[in-house]
This record gives sequence, structure tokens and C-alpha cells, in this order.
Amino acid sequence: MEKSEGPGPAVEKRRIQILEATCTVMRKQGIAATRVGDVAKYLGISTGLVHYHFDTKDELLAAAFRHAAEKELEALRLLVNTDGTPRELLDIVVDNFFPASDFPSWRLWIEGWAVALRSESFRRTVMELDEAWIEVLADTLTDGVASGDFACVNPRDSAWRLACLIEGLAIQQVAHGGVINDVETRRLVADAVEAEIG
Amino acid sequence: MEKSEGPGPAVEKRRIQILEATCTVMRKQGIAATRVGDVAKYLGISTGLVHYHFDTKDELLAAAFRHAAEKELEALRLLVNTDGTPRELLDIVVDNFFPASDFPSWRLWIEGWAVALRSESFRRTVMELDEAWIEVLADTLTDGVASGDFACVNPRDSAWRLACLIEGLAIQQVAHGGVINDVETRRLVADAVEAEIG
DNA sequence: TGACGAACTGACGGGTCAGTCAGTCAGTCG
DNA sequence: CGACTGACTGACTGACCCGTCAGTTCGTCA
Repeated sequence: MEKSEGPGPAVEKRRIQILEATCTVMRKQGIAATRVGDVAKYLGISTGLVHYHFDTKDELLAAAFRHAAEKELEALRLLVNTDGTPRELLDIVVDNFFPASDFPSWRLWIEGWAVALRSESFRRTVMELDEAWIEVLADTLTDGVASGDFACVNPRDSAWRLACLIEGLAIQQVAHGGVINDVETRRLVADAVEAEIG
Repeated sequence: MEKSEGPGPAVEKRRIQILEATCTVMRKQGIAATRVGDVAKYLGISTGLVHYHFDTKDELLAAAFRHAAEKELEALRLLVNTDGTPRELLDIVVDNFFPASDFPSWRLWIEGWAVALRSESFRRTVMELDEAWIEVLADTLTDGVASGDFACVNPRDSAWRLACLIEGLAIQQVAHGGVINDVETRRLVADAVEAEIG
């Protein structure tokens, strides 16, 4: 068998298994409080094995974060890749973005932004994935403008504003713990959406 | 001298000195990477003395964060407490909020939100201070509406939307490191401000 | 002057945790 | 079969760092 074609499927399987375990632990304990030992214990393997697949803890955490974010993005793209009026698709995207729909993910992102301040690999991941999200929103708006459903002056600007608004609201809701409630948040976003496309 | 009136001025002075040193270290190294020893070394004192004034590291960090945030808020309130048209005051508030005007503070806030996910004392501080900021913005808008300068349907809603938009943009700019540039950010905010008060 | 306590020191205990390493074991190839 | 390799273990180490504590200094008050 040819050996120069990189790691075999068994190794790749183990890598992914470790990545997903790391995601689970990160979601439960937070990125900063995730220990290599916790990941190993979760899988019932040794810490040595984790280090066999990932040289350093930082590398492990960054890879796990990217893995989680890419899976989420892929799921969103699948959702948008359906038939539907521009308005329906926009609602799907905004709903998916929404804090309430998936608290753990927002918690991960909020921590991710903080880690990105000091870690180059996190910074790149967070930047790429965050932009990709906004790109999906921008495409949806652009399509709607092309079909005459929406009347944005500048769809890309609208996408950035809506995305950033939702991020900010997510922080208020997730990190602060419900100063502003879910209903109110949805109303604020809905009004902003109307203002952008109206 | 009466002793039951709490700690003397010397002690209070030392407490504040330690708090501000902690802020400096936190700004430079980040909250998570701030050690008690670093604060002590910065002031040329022993770690024991830091613990003499603050029982635990967590208490120190939370108090330092609150101290910094309250000082910033006070500065903003002073700025707004001047004469000026509603429009001028609004510009002052928005400008002060702005990422570019004070990167280190935004970095501290971004980390603060992440820490708030796990720390009750941080959560309270971040929540109170964040709301106070938004309150200042809301008051400015409300005054403008009362005087007939602005035409917000609901000034409080507008304040929340603008504040969250700016927070989201700050993350894009500070954590990601300039995907979106300063000029573009200002334009996005300016357009949103016009839309809200127009 | 001497007692007293508040402010302060610096060495140290104790716990945590990332990463290492010698060695085991199962599967594969010649 | 026997040599070899790659996946894996688990005990260990070395570093880090929080919080403690016995002891020192110094100002104040009786």
C-alpha cells in the first residue's frame, strides 16, 4: 500500500473524534477552562494519545474551534440552498444567526473573539468564519435586490449592519444573561431588517 | 481618631493604586494572563501585599475591571454634560463609543464579556456598566426627540440598536484586526444613525 | 518609653497541568 | 515466524502560580 498519501483513515477518524470531544468540553467548560486531561477523560483515552495527534494544547483548541465553526457554516449553507422566496431565505438566515436558537454556540464565539485577541490561529479562524457568515447574509440580500423583493441601497452594507447588530444583541443576551429578553431582541432585529430592506 | 469609619485614606489610596496597576497589566497582557505577581512586580511590592488588600485574584480582577469601566463611564457623562445641540451631543456619544478612539478599552470589554460567561461578579459588572452606556445614548436620543431635532419612533429601541451595532463592529475591527477598516465602520454607523433619527 | 496594631515582606506549601518518555500491544510485511 | 511499525498508555517532571504565614517595620497612643 502506498504510504506517502498522508495519514490513513483510522488516524483521521481519531483526529476528528478528539476534535469533537474537545468541542463538547469547550462548550461545557469554556475554552479557557478546557484541559487536555478533560478531553482525554471524556473519550476514555490517555493524555499522551491526545498529544500524539496534536502537538500542543493551543493547536488542539484552535483546530477544534475551526472544526465546530465550519460545521455550523456548512449547516447554514445547506439551509439556504433550498427553494424559497428571498424573504423566506432571509428569515431562515436571520433565525439561524439568532442567539436564542443556539446559546452554546454564541458562548463559544464570544470566548473565541476574546482568545483571538492573543492567538494568531484563533484570529484567522474567527475572521474567516465570521466573514463567511456575513457573506451568506450579503448574498441573500443581493439576490433579493436582484429579484426586486428588497430595496437595499447597498446590500453588503446592510448585511454588515444586520450581522453586527445581531452579534451585539447576542452579547447583551448571552453574556449578561437576559437584561433584554428574547421577544424584545427579536423585535429589535425585525425592525432593523424591515428598515434595511423596506 | 475614630476607627469605626472604615479604612483610612492611606489604605484606600493603596487599594486604588493596586486597582489601576491591575488595569494596566490587564490591558497589556489580557485578563486571563494577568498574574498577581505581575501586578506586584509592576508596583514594586510583594504579592503578599496584594493579597492583604484583596482576598482572591478573582476579586482583584473583577474590582479592577469595574474600576476601569466606571472611570470611562464617568468621563463620558462629563463629556455629555456640556451645552450643545442634540445632534452635537449625539455625535460626541457615538464618537466616544467608537472602536478606533480607544482600542485597549474595547479589548478589555471583549475579554470581559467572555469572562462574564463564567464569573458572576464579572457578569454583574459588565451588565450594569454596559446598560449605563446605553442609557446615556438613550437619554441623548430622547432629549433630541423632545426638542424636535430627532424623529425616532422609539428612542430606547434606537439606542439599543445603535449600541449593539457599534459593539458588533468593534469586534469585527478589534478582534479580527481590520477586515473592515475604520472609514468603512464610521460610514456604516453614520448611515445607521441617520436611519434611526431621520 | 514601651506596647500595640496596621502595613508590608518574602519564602514556601500545595495544587494544577502541559508535555515527555519508556514501554506495551496489535497488526503487517517479508 | 520474527522483525518492524504505528497507535497508545500512564506515570512522571518541571514549571507555574495562588494564597498563606511567620516575622519585620513603623507610626501612634497611653
